[in-house]
Amino acid sequence: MAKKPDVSLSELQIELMRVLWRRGESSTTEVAQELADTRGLKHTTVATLLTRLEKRGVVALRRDGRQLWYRALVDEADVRRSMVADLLGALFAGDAQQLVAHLVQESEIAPGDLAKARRRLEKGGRDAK
Amino acid sequence: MAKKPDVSLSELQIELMRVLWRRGESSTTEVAQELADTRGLKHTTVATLLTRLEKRGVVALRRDGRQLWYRALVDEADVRRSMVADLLGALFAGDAQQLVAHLVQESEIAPGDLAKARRRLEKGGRDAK
DNA sequence: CGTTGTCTACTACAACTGTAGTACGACACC
DNA sequence: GGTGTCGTACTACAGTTGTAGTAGACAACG
Repeated sequence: MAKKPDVSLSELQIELMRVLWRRGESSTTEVAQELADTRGLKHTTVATLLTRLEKRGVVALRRDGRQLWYRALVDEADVRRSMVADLLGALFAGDAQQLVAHLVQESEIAPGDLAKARRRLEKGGRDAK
Repeated sequence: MAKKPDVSLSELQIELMRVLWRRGESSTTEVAQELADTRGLKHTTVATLLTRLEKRGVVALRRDGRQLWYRALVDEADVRRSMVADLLGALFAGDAQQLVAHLVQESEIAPGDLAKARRRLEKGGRDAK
């Protein structure tokens, strides 16, 4: 079982991935178009970024004529897992309860919402969307 | 009210800071000693790292004879705030409840512990250590 | 004093990131 | 068929990070 080891991505890289997650396999042009709109990035910049992600193995490349099509090889949950674990390790001694405490103390979330989240999760289990 | 804007640090930088947080103002040698033990870093490496942190404004420098003494200008809570907020923004649409849900789903924390954390926090308020 | 050791300052260098320009090949349109 | 257009490939370059070597200043020992 070869796993997705380290999928720590920068904010920008995540935004690229988000496009692929949303649209599924997409051509450079399609991704570039979105990033041009949202961030004013040039087509070539996005192409470079995609190439690098492919080199890193987080997206797959398919060639169709002149066009390159990219498909995500990791999903958002993978990235979340990886990056949350990193943060937990670096700043909370790996203890998720401390992170929750932090969220409450910093008013990122109200104590009552914890109960709410718990209820939702205990009941729904999978897929509480 | 000039605030601590962006205090996103790498794992290694955090480890440096952790030494300063624990010991208070420390000389390069003292910090280097700890990092040599825990990570096998050379004295000069640590010196370079400290210099850069000073340049970035996260530590203060005091000169005493030949020695340099460093003191943290941000505390761990600052760094946590900053980095958790970044993660939240990049991967959870800024929604802490989603992060909590993630923690539970990924078994980083048990649902029951949410209730525990909540009780602890609601009662103790500040400083539940 | 001269030799040694200790610290800091400066330089180096590779990897990764953000950003993009240029060159080149294929296509489409007159 | 020539000419512009489009997309990819390659190159570039500055900033950050991890890692450390070297040189120079000063102190300490004998």
